[in-house]
Amino acid sequence: MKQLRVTISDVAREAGVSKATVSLVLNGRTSNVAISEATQATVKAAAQRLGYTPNQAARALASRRSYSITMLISNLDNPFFLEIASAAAQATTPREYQLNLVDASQPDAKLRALDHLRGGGTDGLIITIGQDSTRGYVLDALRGLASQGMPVVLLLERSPAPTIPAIRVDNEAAAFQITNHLLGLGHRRIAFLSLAGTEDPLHELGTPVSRFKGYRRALAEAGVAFDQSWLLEDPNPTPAGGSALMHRLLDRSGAPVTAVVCFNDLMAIGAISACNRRGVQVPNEMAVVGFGGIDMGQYTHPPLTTIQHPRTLLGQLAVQTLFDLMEGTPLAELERIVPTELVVRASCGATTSN
Amino acid sequence: MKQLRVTISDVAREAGVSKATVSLVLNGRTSNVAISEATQATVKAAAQRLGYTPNQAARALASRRSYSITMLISNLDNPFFLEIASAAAQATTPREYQLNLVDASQPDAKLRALDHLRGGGTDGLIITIGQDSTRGYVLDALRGLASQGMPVVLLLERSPAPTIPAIRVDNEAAAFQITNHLLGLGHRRIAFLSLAGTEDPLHELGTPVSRFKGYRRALAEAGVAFDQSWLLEDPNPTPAGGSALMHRLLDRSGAPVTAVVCFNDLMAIGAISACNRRGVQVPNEMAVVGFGGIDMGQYTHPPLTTIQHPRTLLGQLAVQTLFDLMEGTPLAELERIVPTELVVRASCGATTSN
DNA sequence: CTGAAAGCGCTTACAG
DNA sequence: CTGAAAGCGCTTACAG
Repeated sequence: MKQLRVTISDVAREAGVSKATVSLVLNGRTSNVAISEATQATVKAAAQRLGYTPNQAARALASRRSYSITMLISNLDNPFFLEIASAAAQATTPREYQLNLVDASQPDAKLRALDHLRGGGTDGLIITIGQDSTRGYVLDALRGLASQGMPVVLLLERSPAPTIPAIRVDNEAAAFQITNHLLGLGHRRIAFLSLAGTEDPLHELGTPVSRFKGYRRALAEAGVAFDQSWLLEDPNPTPAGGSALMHRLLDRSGAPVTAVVCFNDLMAIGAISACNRRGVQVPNEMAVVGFGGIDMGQYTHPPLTTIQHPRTLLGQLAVQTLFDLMEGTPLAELERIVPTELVVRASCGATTSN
Repeated sequence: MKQLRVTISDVAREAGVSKATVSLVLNGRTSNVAISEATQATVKAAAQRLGYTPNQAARALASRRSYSITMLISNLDNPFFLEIASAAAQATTPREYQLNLVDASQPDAKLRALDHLRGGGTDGLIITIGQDSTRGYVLDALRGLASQGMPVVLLLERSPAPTIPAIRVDNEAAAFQITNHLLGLGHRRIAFLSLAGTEDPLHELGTPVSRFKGYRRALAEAGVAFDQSWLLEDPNPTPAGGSALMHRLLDRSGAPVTAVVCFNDLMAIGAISACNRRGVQVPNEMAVVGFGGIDMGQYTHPPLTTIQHPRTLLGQLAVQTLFDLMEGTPLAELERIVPTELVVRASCGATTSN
């Protein structure tokens, strides 16, 4: 079925030079090694004529680099991570590397990806899988890899080991800011729609906990006593999850909540949708805010107030940091914290238009 | 920086057997070759003790398989493609393969991915890059690959060559169906919000053209004369694109359109958002429908009527077909057309709730 | 300015 | 039931 593949030997023969020369020319190592223009042209022409494509495996085995990096993503269905991945892909293209995205929603896939790195199948790993990366067997595996000098960068979680740099945001401060914004608008009964396990001590370094803490601190500083019934949790950080929680909230009798801080934009979109379906006016009867700043937040009704994450910067920094690690450049800092921004749209009630 | 890697020789020495035996045991080739239980246990224990991970490049070079497949995606920001990719990832995990997603939004990245396949860096390719795959240099490259027996499956476009199977839907029929649905609700002035280049003969086999044709046919069969001003085009199949087109439509004076068929759900979401912002009631003053059936369509206000694509099936079939190709199984058919379904929600006006 | 040779770490017939 | 050996197709010092 397959044709005879054309190898570097074929090109060498065709061009009348050695394999070494072909390799040097085709890899552009001609500045340090100096090969005549004529020879270069001959080699390139021969390669072109034969339709030569280097065998990746052979190249990787000999050079000990795969010329690919991998980004592990917790869930391909979450646009927030993919908007960052898109930026990372843009940042990778100018280098002669390929960025591979791998879905980590299944445990098998996570472990396989780590083995892939250990086996040299990829030269570096950007991990964007949420709090799974900061506990359990994944954490153990990560520490093991890092101690062997494998380049691993963590995105959007805290650094779990002194050899694993992290690019992240200050979730506590951001949650404080957006909750404070709601308090400033006069809200006093503010719920927090979160991911299941927010109060689990096991997750104490995770994103949901940090956001919850910031929310709690804002309430406290405003002199508002937190009511345990204000924390609602769903296992899915999705519109479906947010919608379910909002329905639960609206079903409740008793002193009504007037605003909700959602764990992320997707949950906020679900929450807004639930209000719309039940005829609850957003923001007048219920203010809703999210986290992330995904594009879709501009198109909800009303548009979503959120904590905008610098997605392009996050993607670029992750790639940049990974290459620094791969090249052995000393890291300026273990954790790089990038700034977020409160973007006020109509869903919080601070503005009527937009 | 890197430690000495443990190789198969180390394991062989540790276990007191040959490299061949280690390879056989670790790859589970023990049924055909018969190796004693005792030896197997010894080998496995040794590998475990040493923390052995096979070198991917060496394995690939010797076995001529990379144990990875690649899915090229036109744009990581489009949830429609990623929901399918997610299904493809699920379908790949049970096999001992890794599915790599590659962003093809940049031309360089497309070509690089094709070279990667040619160079054996991946064993097969699922292409989901829209009409780019059915014309121009990409098409030439695809044909070249296919003629060399490289496994390539096209997703959601027509098969561009007799050796490249396609998994797709009947866009013409689906567009006919949804347009007909609007006609049945009494609409007579129905616009089509599309991608730039819909009428370009170069794209004649592409998805936008097929959908446009189905829309035209529905109008014709209902005795409605198409008005050229009803075709509006934007280069971006995004909420921003759909929003821009809806604003353009609403800015127009003259006999108003009462419904729009959008090229995809994202554009429809943008269109609905534009209506909401301008106080135009959806669906009463403007009915809006989309294509695709992305999750987000359930959370717009009002929820989106659309042509649901069987995303799980599409992902599974793409993976299945690719493995068939890789294993040399004869294909039942060059094009596999999977059924779509009209999902009626509130944005078309056929139902008030939901 | 370019070539010959070793070697990367596996898998795969082939023996026995 | 298991081992010795060739070979996959490159890159990389090392010579000259």
